[in-house]
Amino acid sequence: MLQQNFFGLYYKLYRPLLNQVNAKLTQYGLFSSQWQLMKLLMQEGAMTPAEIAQRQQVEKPSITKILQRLGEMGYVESTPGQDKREKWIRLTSSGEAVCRDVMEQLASLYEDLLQGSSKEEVEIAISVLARAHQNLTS
Amino acid sequence: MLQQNFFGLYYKLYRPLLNQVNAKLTQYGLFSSQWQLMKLLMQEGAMTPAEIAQRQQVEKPSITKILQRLGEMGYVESTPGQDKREKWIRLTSSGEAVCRDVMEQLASLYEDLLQGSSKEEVEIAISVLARAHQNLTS
DNA sequence: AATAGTTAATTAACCTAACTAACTATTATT
DNA sequence: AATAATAGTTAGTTAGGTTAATTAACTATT
Repeated sequence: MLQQNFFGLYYKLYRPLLNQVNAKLTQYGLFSSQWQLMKLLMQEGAMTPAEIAQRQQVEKPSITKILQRLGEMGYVESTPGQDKREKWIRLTSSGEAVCRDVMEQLASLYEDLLQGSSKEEVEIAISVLARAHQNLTS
Repeated sequence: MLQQNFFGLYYKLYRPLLNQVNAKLTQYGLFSSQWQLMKLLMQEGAMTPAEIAQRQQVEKPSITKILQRLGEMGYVESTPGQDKREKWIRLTSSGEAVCRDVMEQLASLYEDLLQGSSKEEVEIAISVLARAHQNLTS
């Protein structure tokens, strides 16, 4: 079964990968869900907690907690929207700096992991992942 | 950056996929780590908690807890090894039945997710994942 | 045979990261 | 104006991780 091989490997990779990523993140006092959120803000700019929750596919209270910690660490800040129920969340400059550092470190990890796969193969793998995501969320 | 695209998509897929898988599993009162463990036993046969821990890349106490719950649900059983420190864990027949059901349901989910990708593309994606896992754990 | 060191499994205490339910404040709808 | 819906928070729970410490059993060396 081709599908099961694919997703079997997908899962098999997950824990060891997470362990490696967490090892890099502890230098900055970050955990991986915090990092995921920072990365989202880095890539897409300021957004509200509700949008973050929807993007990350987790419930709003989970986001509230992560934002509280990131706020205490000085990595994010918020301003009220013109709709006064909303809060707009953005990275602070210190948050952006950390983000860049982490991205650099992870880039070299990722490069190592793709050693031995050609550019073309990786591109095909990307398209398969992208299509799976598309099929899942449409 | 090719690597970041690949791993960016890898992560992006993870939560929505987990949510779908968990939705299937709740019918059987299972959570995904419990399922991962059952699948391992189904595919590889009886083994000790220490080996499970090593295969899943988590610490032994985590496995102890999961096995306790699976035991309460009647999905696994254990017998002492000839080395009396060891416990050999295996699926019960009810555990095996549940495993087969879940596998069937997930197979159809996975098939849907790979719709639109050719056999060759999926094979290449598999090889990229396998190589990443290899690079990570060697 | 005794001792020292190692390994397998468990327990306890703690943490992260998720969840649901219920709440407040604000905005939108009827 | 009343009601419904939405954004965010709070409180409480749970799964599933962690480390540190404990017990029992095995191994090797004296």
